Amino acid sequence: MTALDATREQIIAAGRERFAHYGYAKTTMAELARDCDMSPGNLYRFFAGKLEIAEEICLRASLRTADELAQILSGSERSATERLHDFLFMDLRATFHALEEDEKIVEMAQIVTTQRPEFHNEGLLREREVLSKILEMGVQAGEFVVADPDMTAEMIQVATMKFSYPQLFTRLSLEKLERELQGVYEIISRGIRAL
Amino acid sequence: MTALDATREQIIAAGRERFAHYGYAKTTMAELARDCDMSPGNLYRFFAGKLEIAEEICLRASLRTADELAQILSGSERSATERLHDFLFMDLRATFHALEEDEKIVEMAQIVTTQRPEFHNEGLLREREVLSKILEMGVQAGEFVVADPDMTAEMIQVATMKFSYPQLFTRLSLEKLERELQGVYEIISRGIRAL
DNA sequence: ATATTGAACGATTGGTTGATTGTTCAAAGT
DNA sequence: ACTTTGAACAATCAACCAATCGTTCAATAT
Repeated sequence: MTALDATREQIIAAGRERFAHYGYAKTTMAELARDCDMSPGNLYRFFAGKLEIAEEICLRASLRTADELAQILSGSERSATERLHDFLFMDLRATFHALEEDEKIVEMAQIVTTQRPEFHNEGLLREREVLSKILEMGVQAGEFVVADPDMTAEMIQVATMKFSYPQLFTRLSLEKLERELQGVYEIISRGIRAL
Repeated sequence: MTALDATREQIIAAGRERFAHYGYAKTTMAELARDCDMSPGNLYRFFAGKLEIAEEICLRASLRTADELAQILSGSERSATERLHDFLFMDLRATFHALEEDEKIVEMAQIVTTQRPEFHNEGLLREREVLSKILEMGVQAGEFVVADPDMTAEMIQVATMKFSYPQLFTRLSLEKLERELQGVYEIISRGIRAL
């Protein structure tokens, strides 16, 4: 079993490298197989297909950023308002830098989300759970007035949608985006603040 | 001069019909010329090209919705908060219905905005001027606390971006969209309300 | 038995050719 | 002179074919 997992890891590593370097479309299963010293057919013992390899890579990236965002919850010295600010800006910077360092990653993400629409929703849900908890913290601390934290978290995601879709902010600099996010954050922040 | 304008109107009318019916790509300049009882070459005395015809059609539609939105400003019995609500929902319904009744219109709009990116920005600017005035009304009436209405209007447009790009809400029903917009509106509304 | 291969198959892509279309402009019409 | 035309030109599109690629599976190796 653990040997099987190790091979999966090897395939994922090869996929990450090639997808990032040459793009999803340009890398062939034969190349991935050669990287792993096996035949193309054998890859299918470890993954259902090419898309599933990309999906696994994207899933791990999504889990990693969700983990990073979840760290915002730890500690007790910072206010929920600060945490909300951190959450929104960390999210923007994460997607922006992913876009900047490897444009090929965006291609892969785009293919996965078009072929498996539920994938992106699951990622949003993972982030929303953190956001919900931030809101709940704020309610408990008397900072926020939010009747339904889960729903409000969803609304905040809708309102900050521009900063989550790389397709929407190509051409815009990080500075401009951060200025816009700051403006939106201030409205949201006041909008849920306890009086 | 007025004869020239009349011919322009005729071409625009023909363009509207064909673009809506068969789509921008599928209608040829030769067809538009035939509709107007002239030769293809003669169209170029009235418009610089095919794209400019579509641009003029889109511009007029944009001006019309801006006018409709501007009507929200008239009268004096309604609060600025209500006007803001109307503004956001009128905008959503306008774009949603345009999408629903003629999917070909979206194709045309998409081509115009990709070929002339500044076009869409100008449309946003026109709407933002109305939004700014609503905010100013609210400030004067003591309903809103907004330091820079123009900037806040821009931020509100960013926060409600999801409801302006048809590409983003295909698959979503008007009911679902209105529920989301209501949630975002409530946050924004509280976010700019005077205490 | 289980793991792996690599040839075979259908789907997709890349590239090329011919036709169509947007645009121009010299000639004809008014 | 000012309009209008329609043939000519270049750019784009559609249809086709060959090649490539993702995937499967009977055969082979371990």
